[in-house]
Amino acid sequence: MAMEDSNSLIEQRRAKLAALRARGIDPFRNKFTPTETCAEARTHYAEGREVAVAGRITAHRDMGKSMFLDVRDQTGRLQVYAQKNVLGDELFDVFRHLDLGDFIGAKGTLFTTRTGEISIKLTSFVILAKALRPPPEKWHGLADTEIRYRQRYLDLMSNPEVKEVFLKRSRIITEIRNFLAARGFVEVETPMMQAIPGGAAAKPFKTHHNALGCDFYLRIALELYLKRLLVGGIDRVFEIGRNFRNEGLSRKHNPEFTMLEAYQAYGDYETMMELVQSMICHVAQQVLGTLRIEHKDAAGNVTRTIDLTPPWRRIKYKDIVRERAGADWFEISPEQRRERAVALGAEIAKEYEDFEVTQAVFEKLIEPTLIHPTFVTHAPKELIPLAKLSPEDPSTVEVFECCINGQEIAPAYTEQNDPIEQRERLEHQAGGEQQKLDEDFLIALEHGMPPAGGMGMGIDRLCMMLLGQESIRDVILFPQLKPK
RNA sequence: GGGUUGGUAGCUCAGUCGGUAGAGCAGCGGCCUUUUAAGCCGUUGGUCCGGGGUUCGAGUCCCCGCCAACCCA
Repeated sequence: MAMEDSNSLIEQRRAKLAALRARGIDPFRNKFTPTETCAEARTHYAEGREVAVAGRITAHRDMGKSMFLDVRDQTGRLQVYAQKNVLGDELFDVFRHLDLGDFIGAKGTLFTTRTGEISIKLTSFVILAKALRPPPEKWHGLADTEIRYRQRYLDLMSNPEVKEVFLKRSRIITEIRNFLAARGFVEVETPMMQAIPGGAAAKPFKTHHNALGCDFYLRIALELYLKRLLVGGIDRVFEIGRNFRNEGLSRKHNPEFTMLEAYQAYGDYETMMELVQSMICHVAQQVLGTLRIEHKDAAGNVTRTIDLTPPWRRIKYKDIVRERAGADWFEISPEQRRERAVALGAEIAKEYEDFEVTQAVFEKLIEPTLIHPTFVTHAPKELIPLAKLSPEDPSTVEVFECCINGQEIAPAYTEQNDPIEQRERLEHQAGGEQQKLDEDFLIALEHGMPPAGGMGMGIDRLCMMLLGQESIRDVILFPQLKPK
């Protein structure tokens, strides 16, 4: 923001800053070491115990010759009580002119007020950082969605429930790592800049490398590099990282989003089913302490309850389609399927192939209804070119889509490891535009990749499900917005 | 890309039929040494998102644009 962006409040604070300096006070101290956090001071309460805490001033109640301040750090709030006869006239005057948003370090002794609140009786304080701009309003918090997203720090400082979401997101990812590490998975990092973006059907972002004199694409999936590592002998491997897809933005889509992919040699899609179920239950139990997830509306009424208690429902793709679209769905003619899909309310584009008509029915009419965890297995082979055919029904592949909260959360396959088969499937990949083949990936397969199960999981959507957020922007700290 | 809603003080929001721009919080000044959305008294603060148009007169009506949220594609 430009320097000339100013108003009377900012000017007043700048004047206060100058006044502090004129009194020989440094309003931006290099260091102050608290003895503990606000929460710790509260937990380890003992009347008269000396403590030093640091944090941001979030409220003040001026009583004349004494004054209450709320100081907040990451762990919570602690009330500070200052008295004129303790600090002396001059320091008390400085204290009285502190602003909401300023950081201070406060030393004093713990006591409990008449109303029962644990507080610090101040003996001394230092200003650690002067805030030159006013914080958002204290009671309503920050409501303007645009400011909340563009200046997330304001959202975090004034809306505690928003901060809670992001602290929990961090713990979710930590628990995913703990779970996978306990099972012997190795975490790796693979290229985000790729000459040929593969592993999914999505439009990539393009960038240019000056020294190499060539274009690269930002990755759209992790898959093909992780499989190279299976070839290389890392039998249990995973990566948590950002994917980039140059497509529309919505409540469910951000151009960059976080993906977990994990591969296990000598496993298959059923191995991954157990992995996904156990992992999500582990995370929910560790972070939320429950397997029953409640989503609430703005008024606090429960709008949806998701029950993660295992075992999760398993159903074949064809069976769930038959449930919704008619038992004879796969017996009628493609033209009839098309007509019925439209009658059921699915949007069917002219150029759709037959399997895409069925997929549209699945995506529009079935997936949104899958609130409790459901493994939809054995999708038609045309949909997924990187999976192995099912021996019992070779028109389908050994895959599942794990749907929770009406969204795809985690797809998984028995991974294709036949290089000749793989080449053919990629060459005939569904979706129209022929993407360039990643020849190096196919060469890697020709060196031999062990049979393996693989899974991907949209971390943002997982967080939405677990944390009861209806928009992906509310689980991404800095969602993509158009520059102003 | 299409539709709907919104953009007014630092923040949260009112603003009637087109007729001098409002409140609460925050700020500033005063009173108050256990308050906690502290209280009481006084008070400052506006490019009404931007640009055109209609009109004697536009925050308000019309057109174009920008940004955001939601819905649809």
